[in-house]
Amino acid sequence: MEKKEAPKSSLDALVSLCKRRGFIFQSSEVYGGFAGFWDYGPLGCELKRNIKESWWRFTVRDREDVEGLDASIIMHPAIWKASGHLDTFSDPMSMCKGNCRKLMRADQIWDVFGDSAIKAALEPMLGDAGKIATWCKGKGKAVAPGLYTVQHPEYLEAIFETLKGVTDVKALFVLLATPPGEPEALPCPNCGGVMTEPRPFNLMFKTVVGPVDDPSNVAYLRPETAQAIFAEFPNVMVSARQMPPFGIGQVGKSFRNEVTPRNYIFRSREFEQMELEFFIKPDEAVELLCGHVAPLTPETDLSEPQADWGWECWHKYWVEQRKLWLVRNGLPADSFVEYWQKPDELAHYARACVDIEYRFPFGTQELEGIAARSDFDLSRHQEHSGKSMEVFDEPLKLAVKRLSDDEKAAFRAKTVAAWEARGKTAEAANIFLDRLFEGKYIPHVIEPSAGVDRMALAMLCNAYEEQKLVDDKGREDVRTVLHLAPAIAPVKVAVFPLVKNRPELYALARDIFKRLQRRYNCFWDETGAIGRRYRRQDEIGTPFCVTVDFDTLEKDGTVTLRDRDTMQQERISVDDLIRKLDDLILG
RNA sequence: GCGGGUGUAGCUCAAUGGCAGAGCUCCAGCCUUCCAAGCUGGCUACGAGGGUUCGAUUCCCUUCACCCGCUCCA
Repeated sequence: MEKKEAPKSSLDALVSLCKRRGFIFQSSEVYGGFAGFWDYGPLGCELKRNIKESWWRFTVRDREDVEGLDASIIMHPAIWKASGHLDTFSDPMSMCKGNCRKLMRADQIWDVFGDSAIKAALEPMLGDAGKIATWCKGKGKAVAPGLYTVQHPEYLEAIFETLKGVTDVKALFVLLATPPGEPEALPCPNCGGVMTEPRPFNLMFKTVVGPVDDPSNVAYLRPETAQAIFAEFPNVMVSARQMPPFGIGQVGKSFRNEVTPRNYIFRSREFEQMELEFFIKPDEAVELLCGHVAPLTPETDLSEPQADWGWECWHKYWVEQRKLWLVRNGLPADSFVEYWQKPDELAHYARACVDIEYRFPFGTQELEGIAARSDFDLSRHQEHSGKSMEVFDEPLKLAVKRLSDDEKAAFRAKTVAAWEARGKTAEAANIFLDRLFEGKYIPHVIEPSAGVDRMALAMLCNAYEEQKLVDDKGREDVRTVLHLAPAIAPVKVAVFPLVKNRPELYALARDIFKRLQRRYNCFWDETGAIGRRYRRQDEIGTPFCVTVDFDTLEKDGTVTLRDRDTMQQERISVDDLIRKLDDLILG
């Protein structure tokens, strides 16, 4: 049997298979489709469900330090104010229609212009039409490639006289940027191109809560599941009797009004996330409790969480856990890359962020991210809601009590210095320390956040193979196989009667099917030749096919179990089959 | 949002200003003792709207969707 050396799927072949076999359909197809939305068919919804269940078991249920949550999709709009999602995108925005496509707040265009290379170039030339014309035909091509007079220097003649009289750099810029006959427009300060009319721009979907369609009733569909976890942090911690380090996991839909949904289900407007917010003690608390914070080195044993771990160990731990999950679910370690964001790429609140990127056919793209977000989110919610997000840690208070005044002063001095080195104020550090010495702190958070849909896509891409086979008679044939991990495969086992026109054989196969069906998602197929039935299952990734034949009926009751990947068969009793499947599916 | 391309059956693709065709799939039947066998029969399509025309799947316009490139991705 040839092994999978064949080039990875072109996405087209996979898209076609997914539609033909009922994995994924375009939303609202009978009405011409609806960009950015997808429907999962009979097999697709099983696949997605399996991915989510595997994540949930691994992240929540198999652990004692993670709790689950299923929060509402529409929440108090103040949540998005606190998180910063609302401010960033609620202002009118203009986009450059020229080369650079920059998107910026309409009221800030002139501010940006004030610092721009274009302004610096134009200002000294004010009133000198000849110089300006020369610039447009020369250096301007590099500085302002989108400027109308740079692209159409012949127009300079028509405005040559006007140019002489312009004494204001903004007016000059507008004149050079405006095509003849067009109304004067604000040009792009970055490239000189024409900007779109300012439009309200919000990547959150808006809706109205209550029957009255009034701006005061506006609410938003959540653009991420994380904020609900932060908002419910105190409730979950208290009701579940947890203390940091512990996490809250959630799987659910999120919505983003993406500018360009593309690459099949990779970026859609409605999508599903699997997010864990893992709350940890600040490093300072760990140090007070343990006397030190474990350093993260290549030798650090990350298999079991330890009390002396600081955020670095915890962050790395979750990176490793996530990779372990990916590999267990069928994505080989060499199919994805781990990208550690550089310090200048990090959001201001993040201390570290790792993207796990999968090699999709359309490029290497983010599959999930594991961010160390400090106490940013909980602090913001404490600030905006007025409700405490602090944890009271009695052992910490006792540990502080045991310190002498000198030791406390030394700890304070060391901490203040460390905070100042990170660009924070001594005042902030002292406020934090005052609370910490009382045993109180806002937890920090490690956030592994994965997209269900892109996970499904990665697993499908990885699983897809077109195998060239040659049969006994030398005939060539192509076998399409999805090598999905058994735990992820939509159908676990298919049951066939070898022939359907022998009533006893048929009835026995039905019995076996019914028995298996109580445990797994099974498939019954009695039509067509047996080989065709195997191939149908190969194409949807069913790991096992069970055929009931005359030996089952007349000899020992064993069935044949056929393996999807090797196409090999073995005879096995139904009880052994169940044991084997339990083992493969439950891990 | 811009530029280029594409929309015909479940899938992959033809042809055509005048009855829209194939292969595969699917369904029914016959046959069938393990890898897409064979035979017979069957279902199913011109993305949507408007215009030109005696007549439009074909030409034109608009729109929707998809693909490629730019852009965006808090």
